[in-house]
Amino acid sequence: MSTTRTRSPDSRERILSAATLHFAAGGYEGARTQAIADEAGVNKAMLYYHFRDKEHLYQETLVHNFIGLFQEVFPLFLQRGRPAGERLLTITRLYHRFMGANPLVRSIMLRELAAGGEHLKPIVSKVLGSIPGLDGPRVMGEVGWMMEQGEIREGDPRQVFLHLISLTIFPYAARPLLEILWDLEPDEFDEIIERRPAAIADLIQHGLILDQEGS
Amino acid sequence: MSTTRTRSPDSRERILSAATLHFAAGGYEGARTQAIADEAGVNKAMLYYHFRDKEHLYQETLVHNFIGLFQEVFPLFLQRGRPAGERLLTITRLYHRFMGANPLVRSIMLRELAAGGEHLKPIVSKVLGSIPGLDGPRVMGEVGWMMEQGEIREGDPRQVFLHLISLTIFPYAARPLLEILWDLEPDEFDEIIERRPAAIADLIQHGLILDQEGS
DNA sequence: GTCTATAGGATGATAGAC
DNA sequence: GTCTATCATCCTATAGAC
Repeated sequence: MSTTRTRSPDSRERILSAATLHFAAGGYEGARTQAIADEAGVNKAMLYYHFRDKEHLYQETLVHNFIGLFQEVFPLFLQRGRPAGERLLTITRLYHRFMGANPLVRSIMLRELAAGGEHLKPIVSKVLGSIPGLDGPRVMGEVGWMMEQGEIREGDPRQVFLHLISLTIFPYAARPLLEILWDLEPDEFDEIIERRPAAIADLIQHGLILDQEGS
Repeated sequence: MSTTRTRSPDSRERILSAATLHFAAGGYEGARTQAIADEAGVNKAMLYYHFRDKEHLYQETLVHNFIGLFQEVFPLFLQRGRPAGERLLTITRLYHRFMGANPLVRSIMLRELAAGGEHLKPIVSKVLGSIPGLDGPRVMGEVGWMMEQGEIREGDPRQVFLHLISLTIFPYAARPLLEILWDLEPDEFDEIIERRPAAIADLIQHGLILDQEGS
C-alpha cells in the first residue's frame, strides 16, 4: 500500500520522535528546541508551525508515548479466566518487558513523575480515551475481584497495584545509584534487571520471610 | 567548641537550604540561581563566593541532603541480634518515615535518579565517607547472612534490597499519576501512603498469592 | 510546508567597590 | 563577606519571504 501522505516523511512525526529523544534525555527544562529541530532534520520554526509552543510539544509527546504503555499493560488486568497468580505474573513480566524495550518512554515517565507530574492532568484523559473500556476504578475492581474469589490475600487492591508497579519500574530508576554503591559494570546490572521478573514472582508467590512453623 | 569558619552568619547554610528547596522543586536544570539567592536572602554573587558555580552548588546540596538519608537508613541493616523479619520491617518503616518526613530529600533523590544520576558519582564517596564502617557490599553481605541463617528465602540479596527500596519509595513518585487515575483527593493518597508499611509488611511476611493447599 | 533572520528576555557568571 | 552593576550567552518564540 502507498503512504497516506504525498511526500516528505511527515515532519510532524519526525519532530515528535526527536522530542521524545530529547525530553527523555533532558526532561522538559533540559530539552532544547534547537536540538529537537536539528534531530528531526527541520528548522526550529517548524516546531512552532506544528505545535503552539514547547509546552504543547511536550504534552503531545507525552500522549504519543503513553498511549503505547497504557495500551500494552492495563488491558492485561481485565482478562479473566486464568488463575490470579498466573495473571499477575504475566502482567508483571509484560510490564517489565515493555519498560526494558522502551527506555525513552520509561525515562519520560520517570522524569515527569519526579517533576511532580504537573503535565499529566491535561493528557491522561486523552490517553485513556484511546483505550476503549479502560479506566482506573475498573482495573482496581478487577484486583478486588481476585480477592473476593480467594485467589489473592485480602487487602486494599490499590496497595497490590502499588506493589506490582513499584517492584517493576523502580529498579530502572535506582540503577545509577546502585551501580555506584555495588560497584557494578553496566552489563552486571543488566543481569539483575533480567532476573527481576523471577525475583518478583518469587516474592509475590511465596513471600519473603519464612514461616517459623515451616514453609 | 567554635565554628571552623572565621565568622559569616551562616549565609552558606542558608544558601544550601534554599538550594535544597529549589533543586527539589525544579531539578538541576529548572532551578534558578536568582531564585536560590532570593530565598537565602543574599545577593546572587554570594552563591559564587561560597561555591564555584551552579554545578558545585548542586553537588554540595546533594551531599548535604544525602548524608542524613544514608546515616539514618543504612546502619539499620547492620544491627544483628533481632530476627530478620523484625529487622527488615523496622528498616522499611524507618525508611518510609524518613521519606515522608523529608519530601525535599526525596524529591531531589528521585529527580537526580530520573535524570540518570550523572551527578552521583563524584559525591557518593563523600557521603559514604561520613558514615563509619558502611559500604554497599557490607549491607548486601548482611542480607546474605540472613539467608544463610535460614531467616529469609534464598536468593540474590540485591533483589531483596531492590524489593524493599522499590516498595517504599516508588509510591511517592507514582502519586501524581495515581491521584489522577484513581480520582483521589490529596488526603486520600496520604492515607494510602500511611498504610504502606503495613501493606509491605504483609507482602514480605506472607506473600501475595495464597497457597493452593491452604495458607 | 519550509526556510532565514531576529526579536526579546532570561540566565549563569564576573568585576570591583565597600 | 556582602553588595551593585553588568556582561555575554543562551533560549523560546515570531515575523515574513519563498
